Amino acid sequence: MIQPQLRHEPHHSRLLARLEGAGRLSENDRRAVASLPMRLQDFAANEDLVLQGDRPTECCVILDGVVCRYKILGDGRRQIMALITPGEMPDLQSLHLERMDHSLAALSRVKAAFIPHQSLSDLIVGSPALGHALWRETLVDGAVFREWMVGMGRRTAYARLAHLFCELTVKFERAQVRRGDRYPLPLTQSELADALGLSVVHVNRVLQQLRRDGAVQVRAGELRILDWGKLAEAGEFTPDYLHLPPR
Amino acid sequence: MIQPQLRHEPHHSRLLARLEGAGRLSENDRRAVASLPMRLQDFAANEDLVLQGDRPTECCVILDGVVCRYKILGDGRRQIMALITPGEMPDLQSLHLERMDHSLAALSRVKAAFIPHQSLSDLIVGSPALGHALWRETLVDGAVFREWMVGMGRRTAYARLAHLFCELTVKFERAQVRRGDRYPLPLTQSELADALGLSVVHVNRVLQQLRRDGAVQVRAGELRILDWGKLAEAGEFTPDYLHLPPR
DNA sequence: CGTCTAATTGAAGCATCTCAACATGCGTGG
DNA sequence: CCACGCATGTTGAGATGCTTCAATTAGACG
Repeated sequence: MIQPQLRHEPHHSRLLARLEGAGRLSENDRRAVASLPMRLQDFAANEDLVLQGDRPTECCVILDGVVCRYKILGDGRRQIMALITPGEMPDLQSLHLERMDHSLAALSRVKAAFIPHQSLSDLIVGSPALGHALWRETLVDGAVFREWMVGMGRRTAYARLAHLFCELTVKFERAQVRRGDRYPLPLTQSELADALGLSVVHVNRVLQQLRRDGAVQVRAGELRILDWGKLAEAGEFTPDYLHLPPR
Repeated sequence: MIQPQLRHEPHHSRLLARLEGAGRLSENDRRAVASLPMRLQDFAANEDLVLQGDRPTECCVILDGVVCRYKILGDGRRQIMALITPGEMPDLQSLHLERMDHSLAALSRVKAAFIPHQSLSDLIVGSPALGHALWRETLVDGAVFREWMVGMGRRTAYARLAHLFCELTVKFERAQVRRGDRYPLPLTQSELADALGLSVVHVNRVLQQLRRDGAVQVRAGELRILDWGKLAEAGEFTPDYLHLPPR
């Protein structure tokens, strides 16, 4: 299994590692991914990568940083619908859905690689295994949406927050993003509120509760899990919906 | 455009009509769909089509009736995450996601056609256009999840109910399900509550408000839209997220 | 050191929930 | 055809989770 991957650009291997989670790829498949044309672009925090209404001709891979998927309501309020970690392709759907029905924004500094739709289409037609892997990525996105719906419809603020921290931890682990025993948490309380369908004030109070209960330590853009068991139980977290690779 | 479609079974043409919404199909594509093996099965109201944890080897097309997608929480409460109308394939995702992370249940009497995974995979490998159409279906599902998230996170009960009725109307129109100026509404108030993340009692009261406002008439399994404009405005409904075929 | 954003606190209000009772309609068996 | 049973719908009353508004504090940064 030792591949001479050094010839791959690091951004190609980010994507490759992700896609290999979905099933075995042939040497041809790997070569095809490694030779995908990628346009690199950096974004500052709060900058939009893609806007609602756009008709993208490329899809992006997040290489570094955290991105959110969001919609703005008529009165200006916002709902964040997903948090996206390195390795993910948040607008892969634009390959088959002409027009964006929501926007993508950087929550931290973000490094992204853009791949032309045409190249991806060619890839998919040429390799059922890669078609499967990419399609699967969009399906896992859907599974996460469903889990968030359950949270917003039926869970208390406390449980939702706990659940989100569990999910983030798992995603960061998968993306191999960690600083010692801490994870980056590039979200203000206001952004957490938008992601959970709550008000800032309430997020603040519930966060304090979680701290008091010794479950997490949240400060200055960092998240530290103190009691995973407590968190997972409070949030009724089970990772099945993330459809993780067996590893 | 007049095709000799009479040779198709009616259930095949249900699926075909749906897939043609995503883009032009060749005569070969149509033939391939029409010759898909389908196992017909009927379900009574409240019967499950697929259960969380299952590892399906077939996907179903809903031919008649309404189905819901749901999860059960630890304490027995339920969250309904989607309502599915004829022509849709609610477990198409099982083609790429081994294990069901939620269940599907019939809300009314339901007629469904089951297609083996293998046949669908062959179809996709053989025709990029059909691959596109099917993938697209799963992406639209995702778009609807996102819209529901916005509702549960940021909209009042009144708006959510209005929005749901708008969505249902559009989906029924697309599936050509209508009785005069009424639509079937095979949902109890308790099921509406589970779909909107509310309590039964509150749904009951808000429903009365919608009636008093002359927006809808809801009774005995029937929905009648009295004031579409009022409904759409109350629910901030814009159908873009449904990614309807142009026409 | 002033400025700006993010975090925190208090207090009051309201949307929604829970509990509990009662009404209505409907299918079924006698 | 009636009587019963059960699911569904409706109502009232009280509790609460969460929101809004408004003010204050704490950090980060040039």
